[in-house]
Amino acid sequence: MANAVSLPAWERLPEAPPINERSLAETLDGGQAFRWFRQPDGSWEGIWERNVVGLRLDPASRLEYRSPSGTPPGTILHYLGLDRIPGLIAALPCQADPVLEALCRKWGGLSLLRQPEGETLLAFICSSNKRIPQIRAMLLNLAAAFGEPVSGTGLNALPGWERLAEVREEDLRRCALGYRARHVAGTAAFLRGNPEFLQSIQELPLPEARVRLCRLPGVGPKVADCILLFGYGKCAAFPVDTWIARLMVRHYPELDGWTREQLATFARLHYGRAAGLAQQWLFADRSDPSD
DNA sequence: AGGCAGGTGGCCA
DNA sequence: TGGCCACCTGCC
Repeated sequence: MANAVSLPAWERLPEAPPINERSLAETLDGGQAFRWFRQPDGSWEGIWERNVVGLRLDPASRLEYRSPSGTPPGTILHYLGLDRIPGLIAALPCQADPVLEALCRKWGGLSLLRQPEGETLLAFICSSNKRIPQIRAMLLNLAAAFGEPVSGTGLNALPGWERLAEVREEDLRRCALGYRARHVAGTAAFLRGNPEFLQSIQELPLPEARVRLCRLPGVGPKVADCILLFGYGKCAAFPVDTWIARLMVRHYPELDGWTREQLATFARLHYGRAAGLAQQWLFADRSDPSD
């Protein structure tokens, strides 16, 4: 009887542009977010804050949703971020750059999510030296151990930073965080003493925001850029990880030997204010055998 | 069985 | 600045 949970019916997500299955999968589960789960029927179930949402495509590639947490469609649309993609594509120099042009044809459908800042910070502190499945596992552990259940969904929300500040580092380690436990504990303590910190990042220009985020333990340039891009909607942010560095050298051989910071500078100058979308296209292409 | 992974922090030239 | 290494954990 306890498992007889009744889900709302699927409905069209109003005003959502069409998206193909591959772009949807890459958007939800390609390394921007780590809290979307593929269901046996092929649909997706995801959670951010206390929003639990199911997503799937109808035969005409239109998005359908259902939300046991009662999250309204407008909130879901905002989270998905599809509305800003055409403007970002228009800002990229696709005509001038054949590499971008090809990537756009292939990955132009994927989106840049608008995720909650605090959760994005937690996820990317956990991401260092880890593959996507391991990051997912760490967050699942944290939610199970310290997060609150979202009633009627069977899922736990992630603990907020106030809650994390109460948790001992040793107990964070039990969530398989490894040395990242020290970073999470340190960041939680810092945020408890600086409650305006996360809020203050939003209004800062990108370079200042980046430097400021790097004051948090466990946050370096790469993680800071991920938080700015996926959490603060700063689409000019261009995280350079080992994958992106490799891929950039492959696509632009003259960049061979450049440091991460130099690659980030090149990206800012070459791609401009929508550099973050170009980064997602490059990353989405990481496991293409034809590369 | 060791190395490496979507990095960061600390230390040294 | 630029380079090197330790660091938890899990998987090939």
